Order: sequence, then C-alpha cells, then structure tokens
Amino acid sequence: MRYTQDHVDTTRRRIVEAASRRFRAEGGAVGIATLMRELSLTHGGFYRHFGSKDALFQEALEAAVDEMAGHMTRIADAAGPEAARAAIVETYLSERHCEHPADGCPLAALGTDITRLPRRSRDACQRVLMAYARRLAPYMPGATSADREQHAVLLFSGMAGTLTLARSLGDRERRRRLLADARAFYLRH
Amino acid sequence: MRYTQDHVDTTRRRIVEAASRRFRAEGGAVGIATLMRELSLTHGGFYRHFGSKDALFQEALEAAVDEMAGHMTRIADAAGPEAARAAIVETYLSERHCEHPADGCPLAALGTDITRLPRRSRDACQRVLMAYARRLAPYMPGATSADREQHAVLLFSGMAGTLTLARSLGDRERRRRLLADARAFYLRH
DNA sequence: TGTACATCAGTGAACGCGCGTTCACTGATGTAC
DNA sequence: TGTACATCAGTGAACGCGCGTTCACTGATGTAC
Repeated sequence: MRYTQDHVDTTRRRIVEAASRRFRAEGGAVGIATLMRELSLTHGGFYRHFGSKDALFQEALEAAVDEMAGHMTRIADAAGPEAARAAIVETYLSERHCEHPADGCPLAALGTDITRLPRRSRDACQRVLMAYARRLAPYMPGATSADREQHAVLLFSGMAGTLTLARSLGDRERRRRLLADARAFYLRH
Repeated sequence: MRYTQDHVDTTRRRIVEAASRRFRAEGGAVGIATLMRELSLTHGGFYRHFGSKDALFQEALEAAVDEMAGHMTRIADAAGPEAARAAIVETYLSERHCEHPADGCPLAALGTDITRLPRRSRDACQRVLMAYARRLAPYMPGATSADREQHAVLLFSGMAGTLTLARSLGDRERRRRLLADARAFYLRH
C-alpha cells in the first residue's frame, strides 16, 4: 500500500467533514472537484473513497446530524435537567446559528434538498433524522418516551422552518426580531 | 407584430405559472428548456419574455405566494372567523398538501433554495414573504396587527419546517402520523 | 384600397462552462521469496 | 537481509451531458404611405 491505512481513513473522514460543512453552506449542488480542492486533492481520487456523490451526501448528512445532536446534548447537559430544553431553544434560534449554516442543523440547511432525493436515499435519511429526534428526546417534556420523541420532532422541525425563513431575510434587524420572537414562542410552548 | 399583445401576455403568464409549479416540485435546478418544452415552445424564445432565469424564479416565487395566500384566505373566509385559524392549520398540514408540493406553500417547497439566492434577490424575496404574512395576519389571534402578523410568520414558518420534514420521510404511515401530531400541536398553540 | 416595409415572438444551432464519472498512469510502500 | 513484484491512494486528461445564454433567421401581422 502506498499510504498507511491510517492515512486513508483520515482522508476519507476529511472528505466527509468538508462535504458536511459545504453541503450545509451551499446546498447539494457543490461540485466534487471544489470539495477535493479544499483538501488539496484532485477530483479523480474521490472515487477511491466513495461510490458516488449521492453516497457522500448520505454520509455527510449523517455526520452533520451526529455533530448537531452532539452539540445540542452537550448544551443541554451543561444547563441541567430543569433548563435543558430552554438552553436548546436559545442555542438553536440564536443569531450565531442563523449566520453559520455550515456548522448548524442539517434540517434547516438542507431540508428541501432532502425532499427531492430519490426514494432509496429518502429511506436512509428517514433513519438518520429519526435518530436525531431520539437523541434529543430525553431533554423534552412528556410522560412516555414516545411523547418526548414526538415533542422533539415537532420542536426541531418547527424551529428549522423558522430558522430557514430567518436566513431568507435580507435585512439583519428583521432577522434578529424574528429569532427573538421565535425564541419567546418556543420557550412558552 | 407577429402575435397580438394578448397572445404575448398569455404566453408570459403561462411560463410563470409552469415555472411556479415546477420549481416547487423539483427545485430551482429545473432547466429552461424543460420548462419551455412543457408549453410546446423552444428555449430560445424564453429571453423575449425574461431577462434571466433568476428573474423568472423571482416572478414564479411571487406567483406561488400569491396563489397560496389566495387559497388560504378562501379557506379561512369559508370557515368563518371562529374557525378560520383551525381551517388554515388543517389545510396546511393535510396529507393532500404534503403529497402535492407543486401547488403548495413555496416556503415549504423552496425554503432552503431561497436562502442561497444572491443578496439582491433575497431582498426581493423578503418583501414577497412579508406580504404573505400580512395577508394571513387577519385570521390570527393577537391584540394588534403587529401581533397577528408575528403570529402568522411563526405559525407558517413552523408548519413549513414540519411539512418539509414530513416530505423527507420515505414511509407514508410515518408521514401521516407526523402530520396528525403537528395538526394537534398547532391547533393547541 | 393596395403595397412596401418594420416589428418581434418564436426557432434551433451554437457558445462556453462546469458537472459526475472513468481511466491509464505514477510511485511509495507492503509483501513474498 | 536483499530483491522482485503487487497494491492502491492519488493524478490529471478525457468522456458525454445538460445547463444558461446568444444570435441569425423566419414569417405573420401591424403600420406607413
């Protein structure tokens, strides 16, 4: 082998990470050559690691969900059981999250792109998105774990929609107000 | 003139209508040639009507918002003042709306695409989206018109996020349950 | 009223471009003997 | 231990393709005389 297994694994991981960020920032239309150039590689080598661009998208989405869920659980754990849900809402609907889609929620950044994936990929996405909800459920109110999971799904998809709208607004002040209104709303309900 | 002014106006309107539906169904990536072929025209003639594809996208989005707002106000008016908001929620989060993005809410269908538009287009979009909220505000609760408008923005962007998630799910039964849960949630809050 | 010309919506070939994917090749390293 | 060979991550040219946009052209109609 020309490169050590360790080097190969690292390269693969770096591709997924770069893709995860760039897809969220610019959508699924980002080219493979652009992606590989960011890592000082050429596009030809891509196919030594992935079967197709679709396969990379899938993995990148999974990585994004994992990263986001990790981030949210850390914030919630730090806030303690009483304040966990509030901390999640505050962080999710923060200006920081709004201005940085690349490290943010993939649902808010890629929602409609996922919708247009071929059937087979959508099935895989469903599993990933449901795992997202399952990881956040423990911080939600509800008598049963099914209730808490349902709460997580509704809260996150709702906030994702509002965050997407906020990102569509050209006027910064308007964005700030929308986010503040949304935080107040989702803290109450 | 080769064609009457009436014919020209009709053709232009047909292009906008087809674009409005197809962009919502398949995203902004739909090609101009495809669009024109749907109307039994060739792509070359497109530029007699529009300066660029971006200009068409703008108009198509506006038409979609107008159509959707019209649809919603008709439903709300038919339901009467007491039941107006409930009728809007039921219709928006219906399976029918979920399965037919082409005639549905442009925010749910194109949310993340709008986010990636160049700055100049985003300003125009902001105006269009705010007009959307203003038309629906009368059916929302709230002491002042600003309160009602804020309620409309949060309700619609939240429902759009949940609808987008529903459309991402491969499993029909799962979609049905999510929509039912969402209807219950948004009728309460 | 008849004739010559201007108009311009629509046609279809052509443009440059970037895309996803393939492939012959390179060359440093691992492995077999 | 030294030598020959196999491996395979990464390179960069090439593929076919569809895109947005341009442009010379067509030809039915409106307009000027």
